[in-house]
Amino acid sequence: MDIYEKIYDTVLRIPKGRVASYGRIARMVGCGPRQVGYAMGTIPDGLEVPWHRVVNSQGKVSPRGDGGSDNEQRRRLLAEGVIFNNNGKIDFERFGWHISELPEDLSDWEEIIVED
DNA sequence: TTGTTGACTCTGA
DNA sequence: CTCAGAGCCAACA
Repeated sequence: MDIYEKIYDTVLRIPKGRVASYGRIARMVGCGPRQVGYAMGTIPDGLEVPWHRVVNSQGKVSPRGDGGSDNEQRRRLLAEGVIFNNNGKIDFERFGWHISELPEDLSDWEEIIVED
């Protein structure tokens, strides 16, 4: 299983209405944060990955400079009930993905355990 | 094989 | 809070 499959697999498990940082995903799958960002930008056709639930460590949507995929991300999060504060940041205390919410149907999750 | 390139992060000012 | 600078590491040219 290559690193990107792991990344997509992990992002797939972020519950609706919650977010996780690139760094958090990176630690779970064992790669650098930038690979997670790269992975989000190159999702294969046919794979439904909730990429919008991944934000940077500050709780903000990372600027992309490509027109509007970052606005699209904010739009999708809002639609799921995620709130942005006055600084355009998401409060991880309220919307951060906590590992305890993992679904039951996980196989091979031991590999990716974590909690800080 | 080497050099660049980021949807990143941490630390310090 | 914002802004650099250094570190990061797989993909790509």
